[in-house]
Amino acid sequence: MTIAERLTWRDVYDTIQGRILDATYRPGARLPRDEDIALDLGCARATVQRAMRALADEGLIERKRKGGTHVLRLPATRATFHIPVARLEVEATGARYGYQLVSREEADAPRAVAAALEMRAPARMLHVRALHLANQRPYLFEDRWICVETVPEILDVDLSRENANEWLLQHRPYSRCDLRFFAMKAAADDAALLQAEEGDALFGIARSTWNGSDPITTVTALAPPGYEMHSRA
Amino acid sequence: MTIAERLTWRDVYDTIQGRILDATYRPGARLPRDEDIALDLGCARATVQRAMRALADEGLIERKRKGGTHVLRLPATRATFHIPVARLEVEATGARYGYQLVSREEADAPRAVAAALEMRAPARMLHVRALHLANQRPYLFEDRWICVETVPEILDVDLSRENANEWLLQHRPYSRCDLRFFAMKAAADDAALLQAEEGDALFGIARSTWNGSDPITTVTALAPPGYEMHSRA
DNA sequence: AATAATAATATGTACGCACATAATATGTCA
DNA sequence: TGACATATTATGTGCGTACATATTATTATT
Repeated sequence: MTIAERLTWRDVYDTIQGRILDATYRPGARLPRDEDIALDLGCARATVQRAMRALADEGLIERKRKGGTHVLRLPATRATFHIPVARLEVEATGARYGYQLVSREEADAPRAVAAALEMRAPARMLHVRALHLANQRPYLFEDRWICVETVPEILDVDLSRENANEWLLQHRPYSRCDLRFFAMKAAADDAALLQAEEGDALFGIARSTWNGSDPITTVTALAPPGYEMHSRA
Repeated sequence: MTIAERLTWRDVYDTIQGRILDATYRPGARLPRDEDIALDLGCARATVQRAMRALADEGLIERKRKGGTHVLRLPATRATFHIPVARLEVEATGARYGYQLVSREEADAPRAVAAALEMRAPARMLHVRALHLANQRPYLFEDRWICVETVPEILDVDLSRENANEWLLQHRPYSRCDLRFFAMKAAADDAALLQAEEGDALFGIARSTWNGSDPITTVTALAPPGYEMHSRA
């Protein structure tokens, strides 16, 4: 005699996902009400709700109050990228991490920087350029502007020894982050720092962060040819 | 006299996030048990659990059974990118979308393609190259290999009229997706198709999809100079 | 026939309880 | 002291209920 096992929300998730993948529920189709699925599978509505929310988060289905649940017609590929701290990324490959400050100076924010941080008035900032190295070779070159008004302590940090990115992450958590990936031809000075050729195709990552509406920092990082950004889902 | 309002999990979320942002809970610090937070704020443990899971999903905290909840030391930037269907992306900008088949032929999978799809034996595939246009101008050039064994119907689709990407999404949902972003120097033929200069820095997106362990397709898309990939969180 | 008020309905959320699970801490024994 | 079994504990999950909320469908009104 079989014991009645309880279904976990994961079981329900797999069942529904399976029905979408094998086209029992086709793109655009409406799924039964949570309550009916619960009755059908033999579990509580809350369990179905948990599974459905996960499926919705992953972009497979769309839910609307009263409107019901539908399979998305064009499941937008939704990829989550983990932008690692350079040091950890390097160390994960087994290489020796190195850091080198290239320049550091206080200056007023250029228009482009102010725009990237959505600042009204131009403000006093700290401009830092630095190289991250893997086994002595350039791994990432970052050009960073830090808002002195939001993070005054940064002026007292010895950025020739400490990496601005990690210092900020540990001392100034952010509530919002804008991210941009792009490709760029290497200018002469970028190429020199990255030991690449002028005109090489570089991978660029631009990031701006805020705490509430206070701008923290904006940084553009360039990687030498061959760099790739991965994600698997 | 004030009415006792019920807290929503979102309220709890905001409270805890606030405490992390204002350093009440510092990086690495251990948070109180869910039950104590619930008692403290005046709600059910389930409500705290819901908020905590959201915070954990967003990469702010880490939870371990018995180990408790900790603020992450280095909050890895976690960005979710929506890789849109080219047509929708173009139409969203208000431009007219166009599609043009460049080539289509059956062939055995080259080693690199078989590797990208983690296939053991080389298999028969359909090789399709096509251009996505915005206002008649090249927007994205895709070079795609489709596994005929997994998707035999693709041979009967008129790919000069229908876009392979959208057809596949609508008829072959995938359960797994590998994604790669990179920068590349434009070769002569790529440049010609994209109306760019040879040597220009192109943004590349490579994607492979499977249903279960069955390979569906692998595609490399190249965008002309200026293309950017965005995300905001 | 168009518009506004109203009812109906599927999903979303809060709560309290019981129990499952995975770590960690503790204790036992060699 | 070290290895292994055992207890402890914080998070994770399932259930049933009640109610909230957002939309859609219906009806009443002009």
